Amino acid sequence: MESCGEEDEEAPEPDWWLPEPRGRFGSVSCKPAILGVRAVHGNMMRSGSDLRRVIVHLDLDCFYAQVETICNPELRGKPLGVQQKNLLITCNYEARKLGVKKTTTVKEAKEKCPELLLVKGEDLTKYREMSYKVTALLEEFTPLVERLALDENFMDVTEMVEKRLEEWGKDAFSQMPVSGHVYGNRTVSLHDLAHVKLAIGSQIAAEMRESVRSRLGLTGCAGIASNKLLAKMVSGTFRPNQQTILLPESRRDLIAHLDNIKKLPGIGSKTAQRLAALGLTTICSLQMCPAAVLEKELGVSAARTLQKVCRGEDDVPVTPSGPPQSLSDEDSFKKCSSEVEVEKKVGELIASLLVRLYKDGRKPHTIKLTLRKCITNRWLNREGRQCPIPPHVVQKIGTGDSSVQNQLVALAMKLFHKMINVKVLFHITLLSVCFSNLKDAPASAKQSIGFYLTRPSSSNCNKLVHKTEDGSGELATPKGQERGCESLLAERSRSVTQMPPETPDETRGLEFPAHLLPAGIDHDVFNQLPREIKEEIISSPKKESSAAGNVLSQSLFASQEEQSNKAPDQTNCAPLCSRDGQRNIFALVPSEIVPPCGASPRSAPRCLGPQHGPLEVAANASGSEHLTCTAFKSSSPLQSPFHQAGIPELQKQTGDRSPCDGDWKGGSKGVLPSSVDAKTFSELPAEIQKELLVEWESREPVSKTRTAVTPTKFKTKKTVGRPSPQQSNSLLRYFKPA
DNA sequence: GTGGTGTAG
DNA sequence: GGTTCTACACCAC
Repeated sequence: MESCGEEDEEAPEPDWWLPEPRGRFGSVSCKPAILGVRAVHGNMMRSGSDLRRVIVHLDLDCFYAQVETICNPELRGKPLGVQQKNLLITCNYEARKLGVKKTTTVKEAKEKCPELLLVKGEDLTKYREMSYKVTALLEEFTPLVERLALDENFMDVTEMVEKRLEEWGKDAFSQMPVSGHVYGNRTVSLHDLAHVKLAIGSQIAAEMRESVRSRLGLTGCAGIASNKLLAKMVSGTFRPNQQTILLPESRRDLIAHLDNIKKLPGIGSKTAQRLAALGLTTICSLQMCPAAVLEKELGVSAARTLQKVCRGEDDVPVTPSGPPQSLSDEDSFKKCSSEVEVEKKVGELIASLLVRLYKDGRKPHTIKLTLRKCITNRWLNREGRQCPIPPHVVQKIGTGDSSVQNQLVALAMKLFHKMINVKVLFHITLLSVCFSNLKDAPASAKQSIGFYLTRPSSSNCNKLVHKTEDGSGELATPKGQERGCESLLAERSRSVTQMPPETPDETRGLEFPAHLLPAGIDHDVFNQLPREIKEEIISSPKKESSAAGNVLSQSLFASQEEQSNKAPDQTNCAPLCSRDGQRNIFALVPSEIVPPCGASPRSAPRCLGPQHGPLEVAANASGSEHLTCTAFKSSSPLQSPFHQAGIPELQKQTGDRSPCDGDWKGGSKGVLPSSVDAKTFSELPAEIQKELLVEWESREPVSKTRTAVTPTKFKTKKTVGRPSPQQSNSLLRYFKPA
């Protein structure tokens, strides 16, 4: 270990170790709540420490391996590795105990541990979905959740801490000892407000971890500190499934213990090389390096960032991540040398991305194709070309229009020809397609009936993914070999296994022979639907289509009167991922209905439509949780939001009661989004009206970071040049000066 | 807006 | 150190 400056605790620290000056947290610093606490705990003050934030970094243990084990409990307790192509990208702790290391080749890993079990992990769908469930769960604690990676989240729990401090007063700490470890085994002082806050933060972190464990079956490590940088750096001190707090005075130790500057978040191999060229290879040398030297090498901005990082300083707030700004899919291979082959691979990538776009609901306006050339057995750097997607193509994305796939492939091939002269022998080893510049569908489109008829329900979206994951009837499963846990569940309600497998060519023609269509169906309406829904309609037994997941198909089938007479069907309310008895965040949702990625399922249990009377959905056997979804409790017609919105059709169906109120969190909010024309809406079939209401409700958690619902503090941040909520997770970003 | 590069897990 | 599959930020243009 190296050190610089004084090791003696009593000695004065260099400048950069002085307590943070007041006001460094800008607009969020001087909160009345904090001042109130200060009055109560006046004798606990440390200079500047009242302004500290309490940040939790949660890092899930061997995330991919854990997800695989949840999906296949037989893997539990056995050495397990997840491979992508020939590379072992991660492995569980059982495998690590046997000497397996991640990011080794599969061959090496097998040599080291012949009993190692391997699963394929190229298709990230199930990891991505589980990752968003974790984020949604953490958002139940605080809206200030920032995703750093699939398996990492930051939470700013300062306000929660302050609330507890206020509620419990000065005795709070005596009732709430530190949960987990204290970095450096330091003593937590009752008389230090910063210590007390971190201790309460540790309790919150423990609650979060326990919630993630009990409801999703995932364990992880947490770090609790006064900023994101330190929280991240301290979180892995004790692994697995443990947590650590970093007291302010331990910051120096934490940094000094790094044996390599590459351990500093944000310094990768290239930067490390450049720094080494300056003779900077240790943390100490970096700390002592004159600003001018760093600025000359890295530029002013990067140099200043680096200087802060190497001192453990970070004043960038936790910023809710929102939906991703781009969706990409890529595949690598040994060799691809023909245009036909490229077109096929590009088609697969685009088909897969169309499924994700369809779920996402936004439309991309830019497409980028990236490839990696191989010349004389040497891989070159990636090279990419991008172009805008013409509006008429954008319009069709997500509508199920069969021509869009071809048009996008044609666009991508144009980009390909910009990089590769196909008349000359070529050899590429990677293809990637990225859709970016994602925008919400224009309001005008949303207000058309066509939009309603072509937008899938969230439940259908998820079923779509299930279908693709298990390889049957898939629109696009270029790499999916595994069955996600949700695909296992979807199997219960499966309706497409009989469908013939779809080739890229088949996506161009979505027409089904008329004899396949059930009686009474409107062919025009049917033909506007996405293929998956068509498949579902065709293959679903009519009388079983009682859950909301089939509402769209119901609306195309039977008369509304027929549906309203149906008996409640609770048989669909099965726990998800229940093979190992794990509680699941979606356990209370009927098996037909799975909320979309990013939605907070607990906050929006679904109601099953007018055919259901009052319905209580019990938790699974292990559950202490018992959410209920009491559909159609009485509510005065005058109070009904649907009356307010002027929706007679729906009122008729529901007996003048709102479709879902009472225990359903969203029930009282069942008014139309402002962008939706009430008259147009009222002309829709009742089932579609309800489906849309459920859909909008389920999309609420997403919109909160994208629309005017953004918390005031983020608006403030935006005005002072903070990254927008949609900006991302890169470590570099949060090192940027505020 | 485009293309390349660097970083992260 | 590169291997894989993403996602993002930054910078120069």
